[in-house]
Amino acid sequence: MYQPHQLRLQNRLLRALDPDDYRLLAGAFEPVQLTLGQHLTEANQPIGHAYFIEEGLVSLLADTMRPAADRVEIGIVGYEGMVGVPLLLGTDRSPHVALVQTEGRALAVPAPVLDEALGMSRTLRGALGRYVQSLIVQVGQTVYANADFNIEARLARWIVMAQDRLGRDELPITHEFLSLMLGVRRPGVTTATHTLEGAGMIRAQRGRITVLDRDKLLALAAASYGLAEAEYERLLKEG
Amino acid sequence: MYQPHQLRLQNRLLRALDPDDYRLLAGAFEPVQLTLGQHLTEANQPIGHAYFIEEGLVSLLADTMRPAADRVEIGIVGYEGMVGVPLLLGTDRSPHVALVQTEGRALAVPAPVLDEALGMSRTLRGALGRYVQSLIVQVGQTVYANADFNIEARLARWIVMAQDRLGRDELPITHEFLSLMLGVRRPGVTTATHTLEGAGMIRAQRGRITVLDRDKLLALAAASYGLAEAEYERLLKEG
DNA sequence: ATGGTATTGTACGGTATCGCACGTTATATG
DNA sequence: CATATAACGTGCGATACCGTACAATACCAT
Repeated sequence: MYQPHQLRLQNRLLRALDPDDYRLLAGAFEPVQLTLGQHLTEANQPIGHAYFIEEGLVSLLADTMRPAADRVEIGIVGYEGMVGVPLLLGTDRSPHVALVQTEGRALAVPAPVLDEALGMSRTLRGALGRYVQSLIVQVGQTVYANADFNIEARLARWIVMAQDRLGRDELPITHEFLSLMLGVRRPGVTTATHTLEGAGMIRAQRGRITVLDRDKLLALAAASYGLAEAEYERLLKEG
Repeated sequence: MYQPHQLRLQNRLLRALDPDDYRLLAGAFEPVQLTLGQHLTEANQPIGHAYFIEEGLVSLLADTMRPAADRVEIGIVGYEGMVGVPLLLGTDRSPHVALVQTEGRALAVPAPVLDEALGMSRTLRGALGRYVQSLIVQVGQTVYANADFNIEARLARWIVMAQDRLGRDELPITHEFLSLMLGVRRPGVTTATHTLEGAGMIRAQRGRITVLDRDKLLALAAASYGLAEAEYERLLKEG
């Protein structure tokens, strides 16, 4: 059995749990590696585990029941969150896909264990429910970003969000993937990347983007960034 | 006290509740009128009541902490749903605004009553949680629609969604408002409206759009419509 | 070292949508 | 009935982004 001390974990949700609530889950932790391209959940298939991310980056994609290529990213999850939100909401599946963007680690909790724990603890429901709330805000901000901001601003937003959720400055990501994330052409990402690099915001290498000047990125992303993140921090403290 | 029989209500969530769960809420119902332009909830202000919509249409807007005009619609709610989702998720506020688009009626439930009822009933948590899930999918589809579909398709999507949630063919809505909903210029709505009218899909009058041929609208909206609605129906039956 | 493959760079015509400005028409108000 | 006002219609140059195509480069595997 793997039952690490709560405060040795990276996952911010687990760290913030009431110790009693933590114990309800910790006994069932299954540490798993997250490998690039892995699907943690499939569209409309039973979700067997919730995944509390310890390290790495996971994209939530709308499946859209269409040719593969026009899936769009609706949210991202890192060590601040979890995958498997439908399990918190009384169902075992959703039409979304959870795709590992950057390899890492997670603690998996079997759905029945989570379910029982939720039934026993109001505070656990609150803590994880508030995470759902922050995720809704994040998806809402993505709607806003796609409606009112150009590619460069959205790229800046994505980079900063990924930096937050990955906890480091080096983001392993290709233009191809970014074009999917942002819902734009791949060459559009290339030129936008050049602009950001020319402005000293990032350094771009093959398959990697490194944040050089976060403040400048924030200025470019402007109001497309920040609201969801502020809401997350507020909600985490509310517990 | 106003405590109507469950099956005399319009609201689909309330109708689908387990009768025991219904009773937990029904004693506290406060019938309210929804008037055009009214804010049911304000950004970052305490949410005093949940509103189960009986009639009318409510838009959820991302507040975006910016000049008034660039708020964007992230979701809509009619008699199939409720306003006040954060109350289900362990918090009393959110950075979104709930704006009445079409006048109607709702049953308001004080937050403390809802909270207590949720604490007492796992099935109630499940039923309302599944609505949250359907709302997440709806917002996700809005991301997808804005990313991959032109104004005409998005207009068709919005019209059909509004028709669903209002339960009638006549939609009282101005181009000005639609431009806000779709995140586009107001004249862009005007010309798109003409296209749809020319194709016999709708009839447009001042401040009113009437659905004439829903099937054609569905064909135009294509994959931007349907996923969230299918998910809603699936989840409602799961209870 | 070499060839193959994934990734990135560049180009170019086409178009959806924008921003802005100003008519025009319908409905409400006195 | 007259007038105001809200809503809708139209025009036009600008531009961000698209679709497509292809070239160049970095990395990987044999």
